Amino acid sequence: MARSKYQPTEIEARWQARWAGQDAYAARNDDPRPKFYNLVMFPYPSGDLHIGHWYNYTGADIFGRFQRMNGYNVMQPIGFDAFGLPAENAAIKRNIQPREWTLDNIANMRKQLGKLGAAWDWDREVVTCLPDYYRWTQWVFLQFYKQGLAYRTKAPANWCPTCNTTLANEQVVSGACERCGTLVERREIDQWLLRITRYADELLNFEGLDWPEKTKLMQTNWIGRSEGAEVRFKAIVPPKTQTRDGGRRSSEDHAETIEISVFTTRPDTIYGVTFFLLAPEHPLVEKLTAPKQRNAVRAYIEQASHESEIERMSADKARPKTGVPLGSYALNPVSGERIPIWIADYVLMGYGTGAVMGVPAHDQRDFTFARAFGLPIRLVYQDETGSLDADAMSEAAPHVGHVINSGQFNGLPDSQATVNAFIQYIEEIGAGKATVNYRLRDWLVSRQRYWGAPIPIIYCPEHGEVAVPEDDLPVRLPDEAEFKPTGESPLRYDPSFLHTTCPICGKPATRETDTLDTFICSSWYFLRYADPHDETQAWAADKVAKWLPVDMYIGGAEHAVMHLLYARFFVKALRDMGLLAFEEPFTRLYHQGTVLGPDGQKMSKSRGNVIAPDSVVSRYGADAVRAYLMFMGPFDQGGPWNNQGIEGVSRYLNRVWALYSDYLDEQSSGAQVEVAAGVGVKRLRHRTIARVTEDYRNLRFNTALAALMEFVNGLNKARDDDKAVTNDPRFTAALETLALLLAPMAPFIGEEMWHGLAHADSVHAQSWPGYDPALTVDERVTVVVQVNGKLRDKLEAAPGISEDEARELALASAKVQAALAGRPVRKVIYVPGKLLNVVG
RNA sequence: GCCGGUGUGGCGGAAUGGUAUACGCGGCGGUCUCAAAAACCGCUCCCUUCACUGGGUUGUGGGUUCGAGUCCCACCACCGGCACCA
Repeated sequence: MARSKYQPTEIEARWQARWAGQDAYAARNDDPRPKFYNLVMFPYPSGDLHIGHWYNYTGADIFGRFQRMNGYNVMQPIGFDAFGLPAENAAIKRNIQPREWTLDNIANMRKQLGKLGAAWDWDREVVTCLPDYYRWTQWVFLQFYKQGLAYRTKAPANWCPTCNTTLANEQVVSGACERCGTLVERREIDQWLLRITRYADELLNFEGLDWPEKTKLMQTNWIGRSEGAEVRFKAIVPPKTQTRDGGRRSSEDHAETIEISVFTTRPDTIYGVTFFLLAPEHPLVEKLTAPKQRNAVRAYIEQASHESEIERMSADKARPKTGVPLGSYALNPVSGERIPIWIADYVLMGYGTGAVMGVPAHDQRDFTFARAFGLPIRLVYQDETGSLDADAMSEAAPHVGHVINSGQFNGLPDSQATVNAFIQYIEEIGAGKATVNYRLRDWLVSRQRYWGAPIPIIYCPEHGEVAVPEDDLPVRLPDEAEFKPTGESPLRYDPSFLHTTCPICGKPATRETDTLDTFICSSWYFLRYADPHDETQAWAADKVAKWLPVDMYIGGAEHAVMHLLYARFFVKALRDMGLLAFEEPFTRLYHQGTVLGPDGQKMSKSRGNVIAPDSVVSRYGADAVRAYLMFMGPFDQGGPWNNQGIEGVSRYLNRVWALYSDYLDEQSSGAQVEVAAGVGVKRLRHRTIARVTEDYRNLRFNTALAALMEFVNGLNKARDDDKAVTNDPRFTAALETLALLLAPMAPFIGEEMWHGLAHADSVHAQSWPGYDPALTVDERVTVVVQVNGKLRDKLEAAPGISEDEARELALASAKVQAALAGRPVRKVIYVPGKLLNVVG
């Protein structure tokens, strides 16, 4: 009989239609089995599902299907993170409304997501740009507002003076506006922020989370907790007009002083302070600038306003330290010494207090700065040999020896106890206190843009800032907007949006026209999936309690810090409001790697190395594309796409099909009978189940497929060795197992085979196969014999061979004796059943 | 620059501190065929050798260990993030 041909397109279309009709993957709230919330990071609707989405979602779907077969009630939702900048760019470029563009893209991507063969629960779909979703985004914002976790203040934004508009960082190309090339500046404007810093300490705790170590480390470093002291320096305010002696002697005794706090992790070096630095944006700069320095200071501030923070933080030697003296002075609170005040761009307003005490001898950046401007360097630590010399140093000495030049503290060692002694003294003299500082800053959520969720706030001439009453939500985004280069949200030019009445007094008022950062939408979407159609509330407590927290969350490592930190913050804040009863949103987290182009480079249209999923799927089928993606390498590493690689995986599926269809042919002509070769088939089957189970559980899909390939190779070999084995029930069992093990990775061929092997129900509804550990080990083992760690011989033995037996056999070996060359055996190391190392 | 990660045959990669190179791709040889493709079988890290054998090899240089791709230190290269792309 002629072997039937593997036709993925036909098989896949057929099962696709069947599954859809049966609503096979809708998760039911009343299902008694244990729940498993299997989540992927939802896509931005850019218009096309790219191969990276396929990679992410295939791995997640395999895991979800695996868990379903392991007896879980799996919820695997999908949706779209649909607000954001690209829609506005498209609107301007193609003269199409963001809403229309986004909804068209979503319609297309729904189709593409369907082809993947993933077990999506479409009934739970969430689209963040629709009013029935963003209504609740606004509601969540109002809850934060009520708790004082949302507030409005001046905050910096990139500003293009030519386009009269704020710019996203992405729109700033090497300091200039991407559209017109004008140098971008930083401007302070009124914006909304969320007080994530209130949760800084709690966010450092990752207890109970099965997350990659590197992600926890990155978040920890991002939060950047450091202990130290806040120390108050007095600054002498220079006279407003220039006097002949610079305003110093005549007025200093009566001069006005103001206090400026610095944060330092090294209060123990306070006697070594030789200058005082302010960030160029520091609010006291103007007041502390002497008249003769005014022009230089203004010019420097202007220059610094064009620099990015990354540039400013750079400690690159090729980038010289810059700064300008204000012409005024500060007083060291411990020594009373007068030190000059400068502004320097390496001091950031967003970190600490925006002011730094300069200790050049023991801080590298301060050292470089002092050398650049000829400022004095004073050692307050000396090493044991007394070799440090302030004039001869080529770099700072951050940790060394013992304290000098510091009065009563001289002689103390470089230690935490010494730091504490200084803090205690600073507290005693009332100059400051021990404090904890975080690198983490509050989250700026205002966007001066149209395509986002409007911030539900009204400004009343009489009552000021007023929250929109919850019953009035959603504050609807107009369907259309005009994009003018005015620097303000297009909403400001839509009178029907802008003008409203005050909820308190009913008099005319205006709406906030900034919209919310899209990260807000993605900070709670996983809650909405639990209760997606609720028109009366953001979520029902019992439904969220049923499904949350997320059991497995798979998405890119590029979200390791911001999105994942924001979502954790949301859950903790909502918990404190009594709206959630759990601590952390994502119990287990996994980052898939990146799929690169065939040239090993990141895929991009300009490089012409983009692989379009639709075209490879129509050629090889979704099963082959899924399996190849997973076979490419470790799931968390990604790798380059290889056109020959997918050919190889496609050939494998053809071999699976050939094995299966030949078997069906041969079965029809033979009666079931056990033959000797069946024993090996049985062992191979058990070993394969063990390997694949372990691999799927740990998302090691590449080695799972390697095991499945070896399985098929082994079955073909067994059949070549003894044709009759196909009539052995153990061979039938092996083929059924093959269908079950393949089902998560290649759901269509798995289903087709399962049905072909005379089963009426879906392979995806079966229980995951078990195995007998005793049958997964070999009947004979190879014990490797080494001499001084080098391989010299191998012994074939029973698995339980003892050390004495192995040692005797090894020493009898001529190869071992030759390697020993007559030296006595000094030591023998034995790893049972595996290795014997003779040390001589 | 700072934070995090990665580096193994011609290529993608495998390897609880214990036989480095599983599995797949490519290449070479063969079977089948008038021929080719497909499919199937065999070989394939490097040097030495007709062969047996011996030696070498996991980015570079050191170290720990009976034994290191794996652990530690330094360096090099590449990738992700750096707060308004998402």
